[in-house]
Amino acid sequence: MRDLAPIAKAPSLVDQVCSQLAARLHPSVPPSPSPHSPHTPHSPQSPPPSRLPSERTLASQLGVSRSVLREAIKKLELQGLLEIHQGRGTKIVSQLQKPLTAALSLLVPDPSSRLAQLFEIRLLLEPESARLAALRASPTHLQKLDASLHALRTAPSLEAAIHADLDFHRILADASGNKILLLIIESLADLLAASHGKGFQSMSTARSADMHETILHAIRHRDDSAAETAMQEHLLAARAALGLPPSP
Amino acid sequence: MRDLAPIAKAPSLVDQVCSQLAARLHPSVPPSPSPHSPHTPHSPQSPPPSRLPSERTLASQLGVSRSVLREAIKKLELQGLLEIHQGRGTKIVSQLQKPLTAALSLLVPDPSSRLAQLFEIRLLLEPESARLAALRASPTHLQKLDASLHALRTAPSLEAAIHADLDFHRILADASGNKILLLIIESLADLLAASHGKGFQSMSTARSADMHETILHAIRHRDDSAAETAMQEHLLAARAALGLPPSP
DNA sequence: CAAACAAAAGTGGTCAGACCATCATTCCAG
DNA sequence: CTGGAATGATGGTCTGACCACTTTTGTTTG
Repeated sequence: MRDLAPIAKAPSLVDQVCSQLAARLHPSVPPSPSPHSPHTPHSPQSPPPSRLPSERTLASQLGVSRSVLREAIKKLELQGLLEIHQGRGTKIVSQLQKPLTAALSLLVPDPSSRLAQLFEIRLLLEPESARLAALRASPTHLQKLDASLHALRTAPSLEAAIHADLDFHRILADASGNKILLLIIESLADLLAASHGKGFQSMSTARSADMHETILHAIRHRDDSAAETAMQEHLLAARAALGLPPSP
Repeated sequence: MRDLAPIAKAPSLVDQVCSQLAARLHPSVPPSPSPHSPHTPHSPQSPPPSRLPSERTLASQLGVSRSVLREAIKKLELQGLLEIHQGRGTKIVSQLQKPLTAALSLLVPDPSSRLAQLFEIRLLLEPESARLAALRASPTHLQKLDASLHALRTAPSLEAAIHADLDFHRILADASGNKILLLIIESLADLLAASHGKGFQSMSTARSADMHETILHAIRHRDDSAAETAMQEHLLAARAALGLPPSP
């Protein structure tokens, strides 16, 4: 009868395993080139330990049954931290936007109205994303943006062009420094990509690249206001090209 | 060799069960009084069938093992469609913002910087939410907003005040008509609520209620511009009261 | 009779071991 | 050297049992 004040209920076994696994996952992903990097110095050809041991192995390591370990892994997969492939093992990834993407697909099943609502949100978030990027973008970000722009101009296929296009927006959101903003925009990008190739035409690659260049130019010169405006115009043009109605 | 064009892989059993359950969830209320209805015809007082049969029952109904059924249920729980309670059964709910909330908690573990980024996003989304609400709010929405305002003014405790406050914002987002906007704002509200009571002080209830009233007044008069501005000022004041830095 | 306690039933949580489906590798025949 | 057939490894599914928690029920007790 010692502990009565804290109504802390013991977390379920699955949750405990989840926490342990999550703790083992995070420290491996972040790009922290700390001088340590002491782990796994024995494997000369597995750059990122981006794979999880087999279920049976992990289960016995953690001292739980395979059922529990499986449920924990499934949970982490739903959260976008793992990718399970039958026969191939479980990879460690970092796609936290996946849960949001799934929820939005479920929330607005109709692709057309989903696209319309998507652009309403993009028009709110991305101009600010561009503005913040103009203020905060690092040299690395500028370099990546340039590479993305080049990839868009030289895209060999429509699919590649779409990928490069959305990548530009992702890098921009990353440069904004707001991680929540990044996550939401990444999710919107996922949904956009899923909508393409389903009868939805986008604007020409060349025109899109031009607008990206305008945005990038503004960011290079730290002109946050111009970047914001350019992004807004870009999105308005993209929405119009999709045949979607303007905002009220 | 018939189907070769669509590389549609057969979905796993768990996914199939997920789909079946999801289909059974949405139209949970709708009139599907199939002539069968063999189960529990003896309970005359269970108004909403907001509960799922037991795992063993469901598993045999769907013709799958309990393991598969469990994994499917867990998946739906993570998506915010179910709530599992040991010994009490599984309830049907609809909280699609839960996955996003979880992802954001994981993405920005530090409550302080999370709150800062949260307000950056709120300042982008909620003024537009208020603007759209001014254009689209139905009489029912106005009524709910009024009730929420009254609840805020007469809140007996700080906790109740916070709940009423966030509820106002939720109703507003609902009135905006953009479901994606609603989902994101609901998630932000969840995180806000979780942050309160952890050393974070908010502005006084009376002042908050006054600002809500200003917003509601603008919405009643369909003055979208005024509603947008009032919401922006409300959020700026709330952020300042929290001691957070202004946007760059 | 009513309230309090104890037993029973129902629920999700965990475990163990087995077998199936899919993928990667290895190895042998050509 | 190439191709495909065995082999191994991995995740997917099944079964049945037992544990932990909650609700209901039934009895006991005041």
